[in-house]
Amino acid sequence: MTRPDAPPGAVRQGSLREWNLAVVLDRIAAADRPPSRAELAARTGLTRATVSAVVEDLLAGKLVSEAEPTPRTGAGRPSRGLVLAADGPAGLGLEVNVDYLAACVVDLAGRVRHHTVLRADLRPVSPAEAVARLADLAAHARAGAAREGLTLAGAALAVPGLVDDAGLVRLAPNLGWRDVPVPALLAGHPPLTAHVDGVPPLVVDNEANLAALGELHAGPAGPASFLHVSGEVGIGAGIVLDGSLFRGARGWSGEIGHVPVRPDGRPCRCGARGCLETYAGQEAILAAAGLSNAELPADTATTRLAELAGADDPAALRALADAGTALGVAVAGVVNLLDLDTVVLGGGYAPLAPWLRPPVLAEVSRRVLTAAWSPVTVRPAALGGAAAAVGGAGSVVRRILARPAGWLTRQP
Amino acid sequence: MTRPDAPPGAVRQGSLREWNLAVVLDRIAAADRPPSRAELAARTGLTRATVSAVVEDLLAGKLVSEAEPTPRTGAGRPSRGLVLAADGPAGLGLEVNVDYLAACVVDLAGRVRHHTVLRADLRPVSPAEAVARLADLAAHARAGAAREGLTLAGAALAVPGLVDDAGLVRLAPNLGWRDVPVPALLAGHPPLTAHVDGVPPLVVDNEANLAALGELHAGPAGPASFLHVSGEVGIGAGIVLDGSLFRGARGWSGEIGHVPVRPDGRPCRCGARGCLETYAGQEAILAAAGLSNAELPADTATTRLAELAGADDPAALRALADAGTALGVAVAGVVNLLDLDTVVLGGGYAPLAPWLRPPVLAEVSRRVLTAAWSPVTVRPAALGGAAAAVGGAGSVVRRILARPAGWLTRQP
DNA sequence: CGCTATTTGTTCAGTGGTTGAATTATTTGA
DNA sequence: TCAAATAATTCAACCACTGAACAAATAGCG
Repeated sequence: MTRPDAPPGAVRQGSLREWNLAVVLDRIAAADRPPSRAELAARTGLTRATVSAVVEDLLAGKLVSEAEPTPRTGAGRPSRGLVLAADGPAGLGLEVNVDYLAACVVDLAGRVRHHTVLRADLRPVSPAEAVARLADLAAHARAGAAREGLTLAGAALAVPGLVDDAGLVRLAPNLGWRDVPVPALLAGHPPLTAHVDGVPPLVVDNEANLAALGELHAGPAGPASFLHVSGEVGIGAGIVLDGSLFRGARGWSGEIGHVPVRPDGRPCRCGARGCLETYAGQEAILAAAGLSNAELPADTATTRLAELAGADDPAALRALADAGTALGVAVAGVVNLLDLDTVVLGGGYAPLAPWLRPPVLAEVSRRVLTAAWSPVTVRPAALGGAAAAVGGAGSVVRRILARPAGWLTRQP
Repeated sequence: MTRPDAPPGAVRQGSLREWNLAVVLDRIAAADRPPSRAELAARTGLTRATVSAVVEDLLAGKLVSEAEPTPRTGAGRPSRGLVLAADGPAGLGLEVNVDYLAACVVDLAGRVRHHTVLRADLRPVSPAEAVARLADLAAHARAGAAREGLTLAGAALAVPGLVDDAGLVRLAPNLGWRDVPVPALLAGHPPLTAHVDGVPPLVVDNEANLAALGELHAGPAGPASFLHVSGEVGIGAGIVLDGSLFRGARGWSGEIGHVPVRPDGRPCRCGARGCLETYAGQEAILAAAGLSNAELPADTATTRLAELAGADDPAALRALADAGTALGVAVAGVVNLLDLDTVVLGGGYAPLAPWLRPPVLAEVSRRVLTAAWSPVTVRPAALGGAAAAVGGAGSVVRRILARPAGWLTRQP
């Protein structure tokens, strides 16, 4: 969100146009039906003349296009509706997870135009090999995008672990990665594009963060504040405040898996005791339900668990209730602290939501002070598997929408 | 931070100047010695011509003034340093708490120019009576400000409870207030000023929030992210992210007192079990230390406790260690989630920090995943009692610094 | 079918605010 | 005393927005 070049805060002459490009584009994106220039003028407070000029720039840069003429609506010259371009820039989303690789392409309007998931157990595979396979998948997606007339403007890679600013994966415990320099490993493979607007062509980010972003644009429109809890082998949370992802001082926010829920409870891999992960992590739930997880890939096991619960298996129900309670305790703490109105159960939790939701809700309404005034919504994620890939791709286009001038100036 | 008038996002011609006023003023405020116009130009990226014009506006509006000529530094025409005006607008900070009332005046530069604390047990007093006494204190502060040539630009009132946007105190349990319309009660008393820039003359806010803001500008300069924990009868937290206060979706963030630390533990007033407040609230600590708190005002009791601990009284030490551990568990959860690098112990915790800090630090370093890479600082608050009043007054001037145009246009 | 009312989108002179270069102001050092 | 150096101001040029007039395209009505 900062501008790398130009002294921060400096407002030159051209900043005005830069800003208004973003404002107008944002209104086009947020509208429920293609707005005319006149409507945009009314909504933004700019004059029609200015809007026309701004729109001309956006049309020239292939960020928006004119919609098909709509059926007559009344007297007067008919308006020409404006929509986000379906053949403009697009974002590439990539994901490495424990048991799959994924790639997808999302266009400016947020539509998923290409999506590939490759199931494979990545734990025994070296980081270099995993990245190489990912590059293949990316090349495939790239070709798909080209066939649809889309230009890839950047890529985001989701990894289940801690990532630093430079894209170095500091620690991804469930993949067994430590200090893996992903961008460097990708350097040998066909590059994406040059830097756009100071952002490198590939951004590496935490899987939970990007999944939360995916939820943001799959869910109801408009800025929202919510907590997206992603239950995989570890538990990650993405925090969306007022429509934008909160990353923390160093970009390592969201480690809800190690929030203490029972300070003297079960020992955790991290060295502490009573972390949420030891009560509501996939391994813990499966073990409590009597499913030894070593034999099955994680997602198969989750499906199996949902089946058992659906058949009213007592052990499964018990395991889910306990996990839900632990999760509810942690979530209640978060909501008390951040005053969020929505909690989304994502990742591995999504298919288990029917059983997890009631205990989570119970803890939250018991423990959240403000729940009496305004209730907290707990709902399953709208996006299915590989939400992080979609969210990552979405974050690329979101960046362009937020600062179209940066993209326009890169155009030949 | 939103603009009530004008369609949101619209950028008119004058916004440029408006913005640059803020940029230049911000640089003057942030500089460590009075910067010249030329320096400002270099740092902002604007031309000297523009800076001169902007500075002229700021001088005319009494927001900045020219510093005394400094001793010669080298060849060339000597520069005239610019400083924030010492006789411009100022903020009035007010605080109602369980055992005191406070008022203070903070000038643009952040200096406390007036400060009064009135000790009194406010619990048996009706809200209307409490507000009346507060109005007296405010009038006194107002006169003090006038004597120093300051103009009050607005006021902020800190209350230990939940406050809504309109200034209605929904619930202040320790004062025994419920649905108290403070601005309406103050209406009979001499008003402050008219609305400035769409903000009402008196803003009511949570005590913990404002105390955190006080810490923000008393602490090291520059944007920071930290958690300010304020241990009074209840426990409140102010969350500062990147130099600005995080208020949550409805403005009710920071209820750390009801974060669960022992889900099946002691019953809490709020109806739940195991809330932090029941382990690290003032009543809990004093009871554990063998001080029956009913007899003493809270702050006297805290002083007494510090004395006992200083004399190595075993019960006191034990009580503080336990409270610190509970606090550490809650704080560890927060830090895991938000990735903050600093935790400030404020309010009633500040004098107890020597004993609370070690157990808090121990829990945090045990339980925070990223503590290994970058340690978390735990320190006592820099500001003493009535920090919230100072923070509130500071928030008023901060608002002016952030949007000077709003103030300038209100000038006669 | 032609006329008017109506709404959209464009054109154009006017204006506010920034730019960049030239100019003036004020000091140090040779 | 004069050149060098740095600070601040002045001024024509320019960019982007404004407001009003104008052109374009349609519906409704006689």
